[in-house]
Amino acid sequence: MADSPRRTGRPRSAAADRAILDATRSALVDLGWGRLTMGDVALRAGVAKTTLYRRWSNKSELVVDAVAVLFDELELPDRGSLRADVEGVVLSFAELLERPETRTALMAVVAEATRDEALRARIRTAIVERQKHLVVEGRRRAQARGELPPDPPGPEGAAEAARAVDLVFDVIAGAVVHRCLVSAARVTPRWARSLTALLLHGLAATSPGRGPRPSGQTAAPLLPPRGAAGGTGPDGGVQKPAGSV
Amino acid sequence: MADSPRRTGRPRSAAADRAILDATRSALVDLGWGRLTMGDVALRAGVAKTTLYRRWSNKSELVVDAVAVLFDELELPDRGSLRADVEGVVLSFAELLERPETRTALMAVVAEATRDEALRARIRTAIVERQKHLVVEGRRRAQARGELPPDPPGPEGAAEAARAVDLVFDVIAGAVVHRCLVSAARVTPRWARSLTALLLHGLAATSPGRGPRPSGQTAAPLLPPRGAAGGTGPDGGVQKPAGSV
DNA sequence: GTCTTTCGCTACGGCTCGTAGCGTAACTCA
DNA sequence: TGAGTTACGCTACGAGCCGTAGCGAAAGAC
Repeated sequence: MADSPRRTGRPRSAAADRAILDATRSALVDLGWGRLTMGDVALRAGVAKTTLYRRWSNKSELVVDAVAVLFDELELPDRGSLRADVEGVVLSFAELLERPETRTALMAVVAEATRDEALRARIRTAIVERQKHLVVEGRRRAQARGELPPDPPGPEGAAEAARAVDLVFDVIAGAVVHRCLVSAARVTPRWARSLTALLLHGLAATSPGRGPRPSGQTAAPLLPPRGAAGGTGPDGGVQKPAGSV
Repeated sequence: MADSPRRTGRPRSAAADRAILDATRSALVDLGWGRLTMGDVALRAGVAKTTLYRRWSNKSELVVDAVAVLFDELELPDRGSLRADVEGVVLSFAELLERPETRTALMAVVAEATRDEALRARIRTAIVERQKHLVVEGRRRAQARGELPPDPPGPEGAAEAARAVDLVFDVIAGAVVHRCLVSAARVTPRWARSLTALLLHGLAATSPGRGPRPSGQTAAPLLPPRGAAGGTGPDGGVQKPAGSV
């Protein structure tokens, strides 16, 4: 883990590292998390069990490292529009989650992490933060194209932009993960289109039937007055102040 | 599980059932999924280990049953507007996920289910489908208020509506779950407001700083073109018609 | 060549799983 | 009331995995 420069003695076998990580992914596919044993991984990797424990102190950490690299294949080529970029990344993320080792491992590790702060931190840095650049990049491009408003100036503007990135990341990744792993349904191109439409245009776009449009009132002004947190919503509705919850 | 009416012999103790499920939730909080053992649950419940195995054949099924009821407390009181309804359900779902037994159990069970079709089905019926009525209800109300367009007529319209419900459910639940359990961040009222704004108005609303609005183009009219489903939208934006859902 | 570290191998105590067998408790039906 | 049936608590067991220790050998650094 720590790349402490070992000066003397027999160096650790890089081949063993690779073999172990490969074996871990393979065992994950065949056995799932619950039935995956360290002994079996060692056997598959052609390595002694003790060698595993010399590198990773437990199953969780081994699996995090084995899986994290899988997410690195996610990319965000410029597809020309925000819409296309979102749709593309949704589809490639879903494709990644279709693969047995990814879905099994991701959920298992996240589950284990609910009780393990160190593991949670490892996931955050090894996977979440590492992939967040996709949102940053897509957002930057959209702003350059004029599809999204520029960030407000000043430090508070930057903080707000960071929050927006976090939000969008959670929404997109969360929707795909939930669809794949909880609802246990496939991410089809049609679904990706729907999700993208929802993200771009809001809920009103999700049932876009050619049905007649009521009147203008649903098309509330796009931007809620942010300043007034507890103010009366601009929705034209009867609701209590949104901040009351 | 099956309520096969047992006619004769000593009946199963309902008190034991309750004690076991309570003990399961309690053990989940203290130990997490990985360290939870059947023996420990039996001990906490004041019950013999064999009694557990007479009712549930393995840990996963026990935990699903122990946790499913927790989600039933989710409700959707009419808060007067779509905005308030969404925000309310996001916050109460998040509150539910803050509780250790819920978060631990949900993820663990979902993780286990990635390798177990039967368990996946159990989760779908015991949790997902059971809670989807929240979306159906909120949507129906919003349509009645004129905040969302009505469903298109005919069977195809119904299918489209069902897809919309599934999508919204995955997006909302997914975002909250991802935020809580993967990103390991708290769901604050502010975050709930931002998510709601995104859902209602689309991405352009996520960085709504009071900064100057460029021109009209980002604040595209909320509602996609009336009549023409596939027509070129008057959105003034760059995107293709939203009606392709 | 010597020193240091890793390697594969074997063995071990400790823990959990899931099952079996026993005698007893609780309830139904005649 | 008594016989039959089922659930109960308890104990014990084989099997499997975990994580560690100790060994001699291999592989580089100096």
